[in-house]
Amino acid sequence: MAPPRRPSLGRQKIEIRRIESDEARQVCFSKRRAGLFKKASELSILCSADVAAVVFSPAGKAFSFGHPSVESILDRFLDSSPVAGPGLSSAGDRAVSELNRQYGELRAQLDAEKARQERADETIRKERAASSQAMVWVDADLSAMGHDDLIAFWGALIGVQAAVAASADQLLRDALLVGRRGRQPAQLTGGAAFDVVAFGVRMQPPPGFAGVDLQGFGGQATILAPSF
Amino acid sequence: MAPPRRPSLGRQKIEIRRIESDEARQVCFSKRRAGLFKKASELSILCSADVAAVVFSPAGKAFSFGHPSVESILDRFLDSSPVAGPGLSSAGDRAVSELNRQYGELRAQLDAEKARQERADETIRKERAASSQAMVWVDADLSAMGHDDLIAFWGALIGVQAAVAASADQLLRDALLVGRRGRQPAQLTGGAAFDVVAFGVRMQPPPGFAGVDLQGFGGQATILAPSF
DNA sequence: ATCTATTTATAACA
DNA sequence: TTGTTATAAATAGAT
Repeated sequence: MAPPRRPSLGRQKIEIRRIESDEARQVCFSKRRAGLFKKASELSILCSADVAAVVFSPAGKAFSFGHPSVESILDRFLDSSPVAGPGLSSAGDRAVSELNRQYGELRAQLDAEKARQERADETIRKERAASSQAMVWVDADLSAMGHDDLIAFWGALIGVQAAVAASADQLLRDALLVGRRGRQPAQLTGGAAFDVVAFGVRMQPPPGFAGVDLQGFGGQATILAPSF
Repeated sequence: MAPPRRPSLGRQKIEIRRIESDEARQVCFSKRRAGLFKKASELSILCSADVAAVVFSPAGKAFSFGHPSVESILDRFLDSSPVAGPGLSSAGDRAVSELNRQYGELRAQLDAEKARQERADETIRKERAASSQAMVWVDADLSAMGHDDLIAFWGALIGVQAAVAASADQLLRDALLVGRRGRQPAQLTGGAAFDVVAFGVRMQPPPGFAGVDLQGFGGQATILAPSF
């Protein structure tokens, strides 16, 4: 058995000093520049402050962020600065200002989008966890159980219900309610045309169901089932 | 025993939007301003980049950071974008061009984000459908079944797995793999208090099912578990 | 560009 | 405002 080595060492602590590697420095520059602008943006929004940040890459390329606009902030700052010369008339470019506005707007959208994505991923993660858990139970060797144990197993399945319901957000409860009213849950994906009513009868393992049979597993484990 | 209440809730997630409380906003401004300048400083040192940041508090007070100096950076930036009159723009094009480039980059990101969202939603849709299907089976009244019927039910459960695997596309295999790595399925928020009396067995809502451990149950059942 | 494991930055409190 | 604590975020290193 190979030692389960970590996929990554994760973030390592670094000293704040010039990064010698050209490539590493470039990567770091890109990441941190983005981070800096994001922080600047958050500060301006959270505190209704006017913020501007200007960065020149080692190669001399200029990057900037500004709210409401880089120019307005810089002019304002320079005008109030001792070294300030005769007013630099930067009150001109509306286009740039407008572009900046759109930029901020876009960034806001992107953030919102990412938040949404985050929620979606979280949902998927939870639901998968629930499914995974359910599979453990489904993997039980019922044929070896006595009737009582089977009933107990049923209890575990109720747990599946709870787990899935929790992560699937209300989904299960709805399904159950429908079921108790004697009706089939609303059309749920197909493919699986199972005759639920057939539980009292012999039931073939779903024939043409896409792969993945449980046969692959061996070994045994004991679980504690609910006592009624 | 008094519940060992936490000394603090710790950092909480916040939305990036104007902080209404004057005091809270002021505190946040001070802290984040410091954080921003620190980030700016690190960026300049780590990447040998020239960086300047200017911040005006909502009260109008100016703060700034600059390496090598705020003025040098700002002048350099402004010189490269000498705002021109209507229709004239030559040197300033560079700055505008850069902003445009960033804009396009951002828009591309947004598009990618949306596409990803699309896929995530689709995944959720499928997985939920599979879960619903599974619930139909779980909703069977096992207590009324004889042993043989219960065994038959097992066959149906196999189908559940197949169904989930089929509609969730690779989901199951992934989940099982995760399981084999020895990790517990993520915590499943329980809470759902189901009335399962209808199933013929007076059954308490799954005790501590939320927690992955099955300890809350009495009785035993043997299940086949994946051999790790 | 992506993915983890960590290091940092901070929101809520005191 | 400054310090503490528990979390949310940023990001170094590796892929």
